[in-house]
Amino acid sequence: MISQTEENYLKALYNLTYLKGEASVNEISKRLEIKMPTVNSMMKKLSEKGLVHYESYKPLKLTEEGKKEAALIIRKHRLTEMYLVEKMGFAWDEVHQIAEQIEHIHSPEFFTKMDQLLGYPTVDPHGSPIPDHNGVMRSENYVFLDTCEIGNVVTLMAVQPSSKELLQYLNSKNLELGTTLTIHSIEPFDRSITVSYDKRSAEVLSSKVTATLLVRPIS
Amino acid sequence: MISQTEENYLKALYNLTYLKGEASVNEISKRLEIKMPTVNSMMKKLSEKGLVHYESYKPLKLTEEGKKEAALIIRKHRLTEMYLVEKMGFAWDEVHQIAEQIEHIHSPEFFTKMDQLLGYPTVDPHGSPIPDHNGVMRSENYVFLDTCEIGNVVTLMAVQPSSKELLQYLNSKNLELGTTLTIHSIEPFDRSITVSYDKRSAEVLSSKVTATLLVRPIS
DNA sequence: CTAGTAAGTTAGATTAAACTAACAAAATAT
DNA sequence: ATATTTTGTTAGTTTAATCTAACTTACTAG
Repeated sequence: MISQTEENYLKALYNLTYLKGEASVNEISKRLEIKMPTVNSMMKKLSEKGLVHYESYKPLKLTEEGKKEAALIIRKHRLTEMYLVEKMGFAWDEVHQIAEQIEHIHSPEFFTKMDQLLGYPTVDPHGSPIPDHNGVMRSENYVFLDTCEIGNVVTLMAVQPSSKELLQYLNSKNLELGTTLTIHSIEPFDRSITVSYDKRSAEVLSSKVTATLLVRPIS
Repeated sequence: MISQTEENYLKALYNLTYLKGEASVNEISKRLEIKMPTVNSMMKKLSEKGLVHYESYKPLKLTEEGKKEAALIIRKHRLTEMYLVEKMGFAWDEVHQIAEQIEHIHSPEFFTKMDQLLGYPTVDPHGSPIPDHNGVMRSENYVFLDTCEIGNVVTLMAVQPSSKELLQYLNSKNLELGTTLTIHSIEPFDRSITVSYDKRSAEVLSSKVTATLLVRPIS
């Protein structure tokens, strides 16, 4: 049995690791606003339960089982958001807090019914994909940046696979998750692309980089 | 702030005291399947919070504030049951467990929306009244037995006001909450009535008694 | 009316989830 | 390359909610 508290840690870890495959105690601590020692001991506990790979002073990772559990919680969250918007008439920005609570309800039937009434949606009201009932995220709507075309406007959603070096590179360019990019040109020779975002009007990204950036097309 | 656990105790106490105005530690212990010492200390805690009247070795009562809080939880429970049946297509017997969980959601908007979508219902799918947003139970559907007519079939729902003597009397007659009565005759002189229930075919109840018995008419 | 049973209480232990203080390791910056 | 800062860990405390064991009060049946 996974407690509500444990579920929140798994979800935080899932979201933090979605980008780079691993996360730190400190990141979880900040995200959940819980002090580091508490996070530390919870990670050991989740490791005992086989949900997290924990080794002293090393980055945290979810096990396959942990990933599945986390994805199923996120599934419940996103289905709920979708239901609140589509069936109850809430605005997209009112639903998060409610879904944070309903995601912990234990009732397969309840969520199956929601899914059914919604016609088996694959994305939530914010465009995020909804994992299926096995915890598999069908991210059909995310594409690698190197498959986009001139004029496309896209939002950076994830980096996969990632490396420390790549993330440092992205940091140095002020490119972070959620940044919206406009594609201005694509160089046929090496497939490098020129994009603008925030206050930057002409950054060039090599194909080595664009092949790792998962984006959601806006137009 | 009232915790989920405290809410469960309040609700149990509300339901137990609905009949006779007070309840015992033992009754709550049995209903919640929690040992008596735990119940005892929780009652002291709720007393500190001004929600329960607690005195050693005396029966427990809810304060006015405690009653209101409890009624608001029951409101959330019953609205949820109604919503699950009416809007999501669940059967009346599948909704209790889900509502037990959703009743603890903190979101006035969520329940207001449900209420609105349901058209401001006053009873749940099992016929129990839904308290209003101030925690007031409009028990329009419960009537005192002395206002019923010959031929009516009714279910005993509550006793108000009650006394130890009255409850002992009811016990001696095997009359308990949930018992279904058929009214056979009413004596015009003293307004005593003759009823049948279970295996008893002609019990006479005085007007002093019938004026305290709240029943729900079935026919 | 008293003996026995049922109900209520007190005291102390346990577990989960949080905290602070203090120390250790790793990363960073001069 | 070393000093400083950031991150991670350990140890021990706290609070909420549960338990068992032991004792006390109240109720009940002869």
